[in-house]
Amino acid sequence: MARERKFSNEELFHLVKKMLLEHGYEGFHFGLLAEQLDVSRGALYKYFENKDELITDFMLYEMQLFIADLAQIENQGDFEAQFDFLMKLIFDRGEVHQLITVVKQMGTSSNEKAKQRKEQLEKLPLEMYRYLQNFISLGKREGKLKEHIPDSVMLGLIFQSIAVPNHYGLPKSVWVESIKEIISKGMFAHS
Amino acid sequence: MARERKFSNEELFHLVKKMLLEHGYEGFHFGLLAEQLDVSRGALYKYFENKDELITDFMLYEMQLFIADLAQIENQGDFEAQFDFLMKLIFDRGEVHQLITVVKQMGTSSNEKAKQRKEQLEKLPLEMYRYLQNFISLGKREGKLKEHIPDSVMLGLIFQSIAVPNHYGLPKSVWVESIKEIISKGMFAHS
DNA sequence: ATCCAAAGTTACACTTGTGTCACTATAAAT
DNA sequence: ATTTATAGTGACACAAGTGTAACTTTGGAT
Repeated sequence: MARERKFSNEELFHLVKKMLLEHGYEGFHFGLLAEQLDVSRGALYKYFENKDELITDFMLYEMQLFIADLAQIENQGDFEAQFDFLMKLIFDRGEVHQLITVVKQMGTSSNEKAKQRKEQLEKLPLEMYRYLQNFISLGKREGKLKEHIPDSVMLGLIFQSIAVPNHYGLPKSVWVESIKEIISKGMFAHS
Repeated sequence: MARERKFSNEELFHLVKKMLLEHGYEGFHFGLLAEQLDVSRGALYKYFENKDELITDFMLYEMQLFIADLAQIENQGDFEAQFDFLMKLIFDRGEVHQLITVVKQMGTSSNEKAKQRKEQLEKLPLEMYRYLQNFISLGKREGKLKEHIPDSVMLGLIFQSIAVPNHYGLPKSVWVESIKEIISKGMFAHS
């Protein structure tokens, strides 16, 4: 009943992610995206009213994927297994954290719809944290995690660790295992 | 022998920092800066050929200040004192790490002078790391730090920790002390 | 007082991105 | 084959940022 589309939403969102990570919010624009999709710029306006709506749509899509993966944490058995799962997840899907910082760069939208979505979006990281509190609670209940350290600091540090630069090109396994060891047992000897 | 300047370099760099942190590399522009300095846009071109030169100049200035502070680490006595000093420094001057990510967003300059400075600039974080290796070496020599964890991972994690978000508005002291404890002794109980 | 060098202003030509709209193209239903 | 809904195009008017250069302002030196 209609013409065939030249690109899928997945393709589009994949490119959006790439560009946002490379150029940041202000460096992202329709012309570049259209070019890479091999489509005219005007076509994009068939699907998104403007840049802010495109980006919020993308972020919601991306976060939902991530949260869906994260949900698997509950099938991992005991606390140690959940810890390993979580660390693997955030190292495999590390862009999410960086993308969250992009949202903060979004200007105050004039558009009413975009404004609502942006508010919705800004709550997502906090929702994710809340989601993870089950994991932390389990750890504390099982006596595996220190009681006196606030949950939010633990989660914050875990998530932040994905952004640790690997300048010297250490093998990924060494790098990830080192970070896991520091987070769990610290970098001080015989503590 | 000349007219009085309407703004100092310090004022200018202070605003540049603020804007880069708020808007990122691509969101920074001369018009905004000129407005806040209460000066015409054209006047800025008296001091900087273009945006890239301004930003690289700023970054060199900023990094030099930071490195000057960092140099004090050698006067702090034993390893524990140096650790405390370093953590305090990066929590007080945390923007530096975020600014480094801005450099990565800088386009490949057409200008030859700017290109040279950018190369110089991209080496600075690595130089800083090298600077800090004395600290790590001391820790390992004194038997205070685990031998088997690579220096770069330890330093990376320490620096990255400043970006841990304090969403829930914990008192700064609680927040910083918690992070210090995790980094030094881990978040696992009775490890 | 007048000169002149550095500071600042303003207008101009250029470039890049935005959002819209009338238009054409195409696949499927009738 | 004709219709029709949706996909895509291209040109337009607009907005915002860039870099330049001729011009004015100002304050100390002569």
